Amino acid sequence: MATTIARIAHDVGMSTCTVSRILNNQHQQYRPETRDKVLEAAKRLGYRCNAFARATRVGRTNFVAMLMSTTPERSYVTPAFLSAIHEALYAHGMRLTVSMLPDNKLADADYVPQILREWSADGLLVTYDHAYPPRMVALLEKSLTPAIWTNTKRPVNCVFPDEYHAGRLATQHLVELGHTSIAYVDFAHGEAQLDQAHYSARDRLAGYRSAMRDALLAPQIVMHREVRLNYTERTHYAVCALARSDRPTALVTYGDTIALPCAFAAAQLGISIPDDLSIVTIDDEPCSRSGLFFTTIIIDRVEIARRAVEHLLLRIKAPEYGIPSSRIPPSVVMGATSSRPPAS
Amino acid sequence: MATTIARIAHDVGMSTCTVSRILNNQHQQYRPETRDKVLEAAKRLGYRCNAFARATRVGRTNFVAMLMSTTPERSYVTPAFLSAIHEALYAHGMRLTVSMLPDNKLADADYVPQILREWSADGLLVTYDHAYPPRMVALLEKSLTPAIWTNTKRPVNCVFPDEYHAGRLATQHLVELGHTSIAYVDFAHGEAQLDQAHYSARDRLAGYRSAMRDALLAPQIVMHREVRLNYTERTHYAVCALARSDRPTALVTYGDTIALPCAFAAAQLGISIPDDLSIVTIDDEPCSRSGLFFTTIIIDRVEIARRAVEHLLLRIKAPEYGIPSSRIPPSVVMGATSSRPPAS
DNA sequence: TTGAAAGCGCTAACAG
DNA sequence: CTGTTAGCGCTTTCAA
Repeated sequence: MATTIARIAHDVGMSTCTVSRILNNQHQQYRPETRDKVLEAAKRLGYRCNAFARATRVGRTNFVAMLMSTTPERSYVTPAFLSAIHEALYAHGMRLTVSMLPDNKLADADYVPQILREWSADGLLVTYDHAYPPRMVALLEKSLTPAIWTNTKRPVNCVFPDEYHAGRLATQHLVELGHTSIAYVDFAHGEAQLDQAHYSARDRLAGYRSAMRDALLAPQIVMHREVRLNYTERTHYAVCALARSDRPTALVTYGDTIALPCAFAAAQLGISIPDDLSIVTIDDEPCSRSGLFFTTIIIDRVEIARRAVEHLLLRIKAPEYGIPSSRIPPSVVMGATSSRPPAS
Repeated sequence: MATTIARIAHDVGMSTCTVSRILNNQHQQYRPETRDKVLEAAKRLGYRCNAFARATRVGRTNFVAMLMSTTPERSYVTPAFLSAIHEALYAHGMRLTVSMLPDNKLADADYVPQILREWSADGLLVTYDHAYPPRMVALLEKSLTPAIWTNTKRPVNCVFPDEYHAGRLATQHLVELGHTSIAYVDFAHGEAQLDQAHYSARDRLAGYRSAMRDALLAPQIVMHREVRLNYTERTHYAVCALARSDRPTALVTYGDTIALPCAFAAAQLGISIPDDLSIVTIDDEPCSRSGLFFTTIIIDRVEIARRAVEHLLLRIKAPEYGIPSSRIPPSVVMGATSSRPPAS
């Protein structure tokens, strides 16, 4: 049987409320001896506060639930993001719980996920990126638990990265280096399904387009029509694209999973990076897995996490108010994959 | 104010316990009309059971806490692993909470982490891989909350992959293909610090050694003495190792982060995979990021997760008993990076 | 400086 | 079939 406050009270011959107060750092009002006796007993008996009982009494759980999809593509949660969320919550004395909703069930008209059927968190951190059924938004709103969304574009109660700006930055960087033949490469999304994809697929491309327009350059888009390519295909197509004599001198890639096959293709073709070909990619951190340290436009997930928690705590305090969404700006990290275009 | 059971009871003119019973699926014993009235009112009022109040009453939280390090290297938690843990818990009506312990504080002789200062989970899933202070083990044991460790080798209450067997399997696969010059490559661990590293670094190597011995072949170890190499260095060294005329015809790599630079180096040198060089790697899933689909010895994290949860639930039921550890066997996935050695 | 008493929302004996 | 009553472990008025 776990040690309770009553046990301690009995042990030191005081009332439970005295013990409670002292254990909750209100010992200013007590005699030092009393205080010490209580503290000593608590330690000796290995007392651990029952967080759940306290929560019932106080009316707040001090838990925040992270809502994510069982499909990893729909819920982009990296260890770094998880860690940042945890840290931000911890700093406010709050705890994190994780809830994954099965995508297939979400479509059912009368399915209500566990986390919304009970009351077990003060707030919700929603990490559904895209392709979430409208029903879900409605369900969440009806649940009355304050929520903040991340990594998706919503006008209110949301924190998301400025992907458009990321696309622009990548392109501008290459323009400033003197490149005039810059292609945008995305093998992860089919061109025809762009509107069902995560908004970053559209916005990074749009940012590229706008920067090219500003520089009076012709855009070159390397994408496939229908399909998301698997990795073997990506290298294959990258080889095709780079084997041509009129190949671009620089690439903006949607992300590391595009940049890597491109770099690999370049290596196979004897094209040297960055001398013959520059690559700028957009991702969470500078990718160096292939041995190349890519010039990268950084999407700052840690900042997103911090901001989301900050907003959520505000909402928990005053659930009746919505909070205008935050757009997190990207930043540039110079790597070893971009330089001026080849002389000829 | 959230709807409570009392509110419903008042609404339908019944007692709270009737409502509670019906809501907890014990409605066999009630008149269908009563049942329907209660269910209807619950739905109408948007009733959500207060999980914390229930927990206080029942004496079980139905929460399991995952204990991890803030340093990602010390706590290998992939999204797939997280998801598998969640799923296994969910199947038993349990919820997951995440707790990260700051590594620097763990060394302090009288620091006790939040999760152990309160009582807020029925059990602990410890994902500390290696380099955890002995104090931590003691703390956990003292806390009386049943725990299961993962991905580390402990004699009891632990679930971990058979890394030795993984190293053997990788090597045997290449031996069976006819290779006689097989090197083991690990740029992620310095040879001199092997004993402080995660046990997989030692065991994969030992497995390789033992398989080579069985095949009467001479082992070739490509590792650095002191340091863990960064990715740029990895490619550099891979190039050095592969540029020699007496280079091996096959590599067993510690993981994808070694295999990728090796493949990249091979591409730069014009060495074709798998015709001139075979690579077998050991990792969670077949790596194909570079466009190559690697032959991989799979460490099944999902199975580890399942087993760990299973063991933990047993321990929660009977905390006084320890459970003998489980060793999870690896499996082979044939990819496109291994074939018979070149003819000459 | 301390304690009595009430009550958070829920469940579980026990009684009828 | 349904209700009464007690109580989980904690906090918080209010009174002394």
